[in-house]
Amino acid sequence: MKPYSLARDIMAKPDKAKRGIPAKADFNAWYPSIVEIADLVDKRYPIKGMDVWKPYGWKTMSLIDGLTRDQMDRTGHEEYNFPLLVPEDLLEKENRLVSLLKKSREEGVDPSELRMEEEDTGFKKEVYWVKHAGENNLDVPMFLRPTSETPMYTLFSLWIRSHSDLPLKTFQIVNTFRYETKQTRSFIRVREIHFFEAHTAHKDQAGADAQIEEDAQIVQNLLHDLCFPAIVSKRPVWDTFPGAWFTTAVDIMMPNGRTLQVATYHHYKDQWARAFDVKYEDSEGNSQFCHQTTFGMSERMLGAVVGVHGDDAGLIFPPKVAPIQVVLMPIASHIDENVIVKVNSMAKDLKDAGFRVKIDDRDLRPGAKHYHWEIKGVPLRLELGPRDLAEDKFIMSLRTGGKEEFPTSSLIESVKDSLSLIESHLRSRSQELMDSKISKFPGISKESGNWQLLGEIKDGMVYELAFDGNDSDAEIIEKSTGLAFLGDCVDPYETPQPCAITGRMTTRKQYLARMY
RNA sequence: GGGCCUGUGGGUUAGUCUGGCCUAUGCUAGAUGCUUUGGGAGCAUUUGACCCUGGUUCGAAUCCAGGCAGGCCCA
Repeated sequence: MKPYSLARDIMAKPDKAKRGIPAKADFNAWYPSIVEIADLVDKRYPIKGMDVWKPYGWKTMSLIDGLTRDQMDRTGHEEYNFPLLVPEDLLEKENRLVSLLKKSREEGVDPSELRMEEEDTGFKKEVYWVKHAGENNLDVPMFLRPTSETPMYTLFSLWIRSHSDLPLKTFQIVNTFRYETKQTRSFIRVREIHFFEAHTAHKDQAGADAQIEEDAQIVQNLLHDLCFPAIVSKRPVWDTFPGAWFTTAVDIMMPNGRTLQVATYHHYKDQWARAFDVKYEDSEGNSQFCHQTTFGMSERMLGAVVGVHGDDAGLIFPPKVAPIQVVLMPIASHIDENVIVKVNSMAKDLKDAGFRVKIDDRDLRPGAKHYHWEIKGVPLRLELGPRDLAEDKFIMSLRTGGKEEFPTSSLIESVKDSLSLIESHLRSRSQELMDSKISKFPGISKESGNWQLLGEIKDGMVYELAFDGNDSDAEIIEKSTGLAFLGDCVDPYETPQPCAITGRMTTRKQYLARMY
């Protein structure tokens, strides 16, 4: 009898206390739980990697998209919406381009400097096909876009005729499809991807160069709004997007020490333009190929927001993308009917001032409401009861910690200040997280013909090193650490350091990480 | 590509090995009523499940086969 009831107490209480949220220290369990408990998605749709967006998750994603649209608007991009289906023959064009580039690259490089294994390029293996319609087989099969270079550039070649059509700056926010065979995770690895892609065409390389700079700035603006730092790297050649001259990627540090690629921008030079015949007539009447760029981001940005900022009590949304920024909780409103009147008028003032606000007048204990909105990551919780009414004040709790009283006369300013305080809390926390997960590479040396690491490679850490080797040197390091190169950091060393393999002095800073 | 594991109310879980004590257990969530409201209140009543299709058997949540769905590991 006794042991039984004891066991039940032990099992029941911690669960109840946290509503079944695993500790964040157990990130691999915490993440999938919290996305469902906080009601961002429903994973029960019976196709792997295709979650249902619930209103709270979709609203957050829409707010992130809104920030992106603001940036697009600021930089003169226009929004398009291309069809989901692409005819097979366009893929052939892309494949020809990719194999051509691969061939020329291999011809220009000493084969001993190349890595042994080369992944299959292109998207052939991971596209969904539409091969029949009704009872009939289609003459030309179609696939669901995995990204939109091919459909868009087909039209670009029709739209662009003269130099006055340039630059052409386009973007769209659409769903794309990739047949992932690996384990899927909400927002991080999915088969139907909520995708942002900007595609631009320019007169010359300088125009495309400038676009890449602009993309880099846009990403920094978004990272600032979302309150986390990132590692920005020029990807190694073997990890460059097919058809790109170079690829720059933005990686976020997740709490388990794996990095999440949330954005990429590619400089295509005129390589795609040649494959898709994207040309214009310059002012001298000569036909020229355009130089193109693309810039992609996805719902992974939301995955990073969830993963980086949340804690044991639930999500923490950065104020700029929180669907609800302030929740107002009337206390003991049955005792004094003026409570709800005052709460309503405060909510109206806040709304008029542009805040996203919700009144929680459910018939629940205040404690239950606090816990509920903590799980949902609402930045500010505001309480007002009969006592406050008498003293003309209210109580505000910050999701990042702390509870304070303010006079009602300073409502707008105190909410505004508290939201920006939360932003700075989140920024410093996420910076600390990233710093704590990066460590110096222990070094590697050749002992009697075998490469030996000079120190332990810990699970869940990212390693920084100076590296100036070639593909096969990189492969040695990747094989012995089990980690992957993120590429040349855009923020190199100020003074040259010896390369981990060749010993040559270099300012090239690189990171080794386990990537999602 | 190769291998392994799992499928029980909305979630979670017992039962499966060893077929019958199952009219399927607990927690949580939901509904209704009373009550209650400054950090997860209480009581009462109550809704709700054995993935699908076959097979074995007097009898299947339990054993077998296939399907579907999900998860994990290795290349």
